[in-house]
Amino acid sequence: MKGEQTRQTILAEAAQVFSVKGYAGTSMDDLMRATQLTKGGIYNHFANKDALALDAFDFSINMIRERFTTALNGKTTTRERLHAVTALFRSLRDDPLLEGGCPLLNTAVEADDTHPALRERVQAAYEEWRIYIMRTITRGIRRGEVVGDVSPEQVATVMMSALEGGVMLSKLYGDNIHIHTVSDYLNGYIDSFTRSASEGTV
Amino acid sequence: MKGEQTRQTILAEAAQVFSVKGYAGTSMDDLMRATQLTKGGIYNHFANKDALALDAFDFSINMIRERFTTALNGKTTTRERLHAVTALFRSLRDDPLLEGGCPLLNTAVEADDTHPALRERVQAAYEEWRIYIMRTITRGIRRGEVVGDVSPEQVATVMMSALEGGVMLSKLYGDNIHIHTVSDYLNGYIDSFTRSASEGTV
Amino acid sequence: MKGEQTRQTILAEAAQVFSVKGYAGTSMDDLMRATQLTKGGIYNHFANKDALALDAFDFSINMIRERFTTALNGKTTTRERLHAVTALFRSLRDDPLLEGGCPLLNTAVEADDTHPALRERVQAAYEEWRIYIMRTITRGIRRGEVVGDVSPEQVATVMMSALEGGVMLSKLYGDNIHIHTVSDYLNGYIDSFTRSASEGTV
Amino acid sequence: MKGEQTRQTILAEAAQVFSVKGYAGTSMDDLMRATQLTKGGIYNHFANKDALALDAFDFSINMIRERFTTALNGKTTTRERLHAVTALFRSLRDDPLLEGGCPLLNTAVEADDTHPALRERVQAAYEEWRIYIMRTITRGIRRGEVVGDVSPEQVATVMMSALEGGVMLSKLYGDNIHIHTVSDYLNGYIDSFTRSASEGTV
DNA sequence: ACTGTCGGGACATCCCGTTAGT
DNA sequence: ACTAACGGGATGTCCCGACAGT
Repeated sequence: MKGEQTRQTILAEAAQVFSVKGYAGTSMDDLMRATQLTKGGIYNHFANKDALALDAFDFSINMIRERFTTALNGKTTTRERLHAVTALFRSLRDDPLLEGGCPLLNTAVEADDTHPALRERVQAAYEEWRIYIMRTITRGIRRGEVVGDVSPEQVATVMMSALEGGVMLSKLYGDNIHIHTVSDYLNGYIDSFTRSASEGTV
Repeated sequence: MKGEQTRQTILAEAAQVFSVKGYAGTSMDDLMRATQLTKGGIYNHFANKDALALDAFDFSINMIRERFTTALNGKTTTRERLHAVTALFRSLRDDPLLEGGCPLLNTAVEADDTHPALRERVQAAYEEWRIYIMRTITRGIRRGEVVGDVSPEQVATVMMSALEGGVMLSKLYGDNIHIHTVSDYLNGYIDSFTRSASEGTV
Repeated sequence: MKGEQTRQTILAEAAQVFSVKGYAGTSMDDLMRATQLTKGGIYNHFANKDALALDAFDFSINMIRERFTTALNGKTTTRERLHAVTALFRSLRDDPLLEGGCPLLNTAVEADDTHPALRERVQAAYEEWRIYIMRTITRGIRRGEVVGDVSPEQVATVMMSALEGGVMLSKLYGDNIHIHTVSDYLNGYIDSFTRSASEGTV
Repeated sequence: MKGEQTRQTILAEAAQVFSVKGYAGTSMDDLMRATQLTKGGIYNHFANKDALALDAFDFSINMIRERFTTALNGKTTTRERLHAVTALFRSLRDDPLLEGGCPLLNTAVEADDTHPALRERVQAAYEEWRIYIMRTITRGIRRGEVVGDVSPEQVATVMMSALEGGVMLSKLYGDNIHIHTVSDYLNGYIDSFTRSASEGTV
């Protein structure tokens, strides 16, 4: 059982280092330093650097997913749930899980041309968010919480694009105002096509 | 004179390679292959990989700036100019200058934590776009082309965030639909607070 | 434990190579050949060529110091001890520990302008010899074994200068006659101000 | 004629750089910087780095020889001439021609095992000094200026050894006291077997 | 399960010398 | 006579992974 604990420690530390230095920019030496282990200790749990990178990516995504799940607790209306998405990205900068920024964005940018396996995982992770947003809206339409002619695909794409872009700008400038601005704007956008809880259903 | 030509070739090729593989992921060997030169030939023009990276970044930005300047030709109204911005990002994916995607986004993500000099240049480049958008709106307000209560800062941040995010998604999925969706959405957003050319001024 | 053994082998071989080719003239490839190790094997024990150079210098000095300590065994009078010094330098050419000559002289000449850390160590090593000679004479004066007006500083400087110069000439000419001539001359010089053992004390 | 002037400039600068950094430690780039020429400019006058090294060594020796010849002007007695030798080495540190120390010593130490052509030239240069000292003494004996049983070989070896050793110590410690001490001592030694000018001949 | 040790290849950079051009 | 540009090899260092030992 000692092994599984070590494995988790390695993943947690590696996720941090990868998020800051990128996959190509991180050496096994960096990971040795971060984990306080020697190379053998790491290679005992992961076949090679690449396998570790994949698992560390999953570890990062799970961290974010957990926070989101917690935040979603008790949120039932369409508006609340979509607001939870913008709040998630906002919180990811106000109280970061990973020092290096959003692992989705980072990995997407680095791996899209160079690392097919990683790229696949990033796509899957994005798909998960997109589907969540689209389903929420479809469900909102069904429940009459969405007004007007709204395309789930469009909302999902616009929200994810703006949020990731906002995260990037805030990271780059070292100023959270950008993600706040984007988040506020999107909340207004969301409100424009959803009923508030108090309005009730038709 | 021969030298300057070689230098430009190196920059053009290096810009492509860097855009695809990233700075850390690109080796001098990659650059030798791309430029058809040997180490001596490259190092004769650039002190080291880092200096080359900085100049190649500038080269990339200049390419984009040129396309934008051309696209802007004859555009006078606020709406036209802002549409030109969304059209620029759309065209950057429909007809890419760099195989690896937007150099601003790529470099921002890779360099923010690891390469201060590069980070500074990315910030300056983003600032240039942000200021252009903000000035366009301020000028639009002055000229009565902008209706309602619009914050130049907010518009700039929302546009840039959404566009960069859309570029990233389209790159990741290998499908330009995302940047098109974002671009279309933003055009609607722009139209919501600008007068069309036919409406004339108040 | 295996590691320490390897480390000592590297030092012993490196000391030889450095003594022959100098620090700047020795490549890591030379050291690989001499140690029968690969780069990884060497760099596991030394951070870089410089650190290895410093440790190899210490290794060389220790070899000489050991021989001197052995030669000094049982030597009690001032004259005997000073003769042991000249005999040491003589033996260093008749039966060399290092193929490339005296590491003190070699390193002093190469490192004085170019390698502060190494220069410091050479100074410290020379200081050790100088102090030994000066203390021997001071003690000899106290014990009445030294006659006439003798300056410990002067004797030390003259002996060390002449001996190192003699070593250099013998090395250059490939003929030990020079260090022998110097050694013989210095022995006469030493005898001129010290009592022989048989003369007893005053 | 422009060429010859350039050639001399190169030699003068190269002599300085070599004296400080050694032959192995000096790169063509160092020499380009020192001479303010490009590689072609240097290679126009010297076939390769090695040929330049040889000529630069000769240049250095000639500088010293010139100073010695000047100093010798008017010196006729044995004692005066031998004192001129010690004074030469003393002046070489008090008012150095080469920043890096005595080129004879430096080159002897670096080149003895690694550069046969250079070693040969150093030997020849040393031989010149040794022969001068020996001839001076032989002549002194013939002229009755030398008293007692003196071996020209021994005096030459002792003087050269002590002087070179003294130069090295002073260079290493950055303190001219050592060469002064050696020089003073040797002057006393010289006086012990030569008549002063005022004593006249027998 | 983890450390210590090492092989061998890759990397950025430096280096010497050559050639075209002026 | 000298510069600019370049080839190609060497250099010090880093890096991934393997394996013996415990």
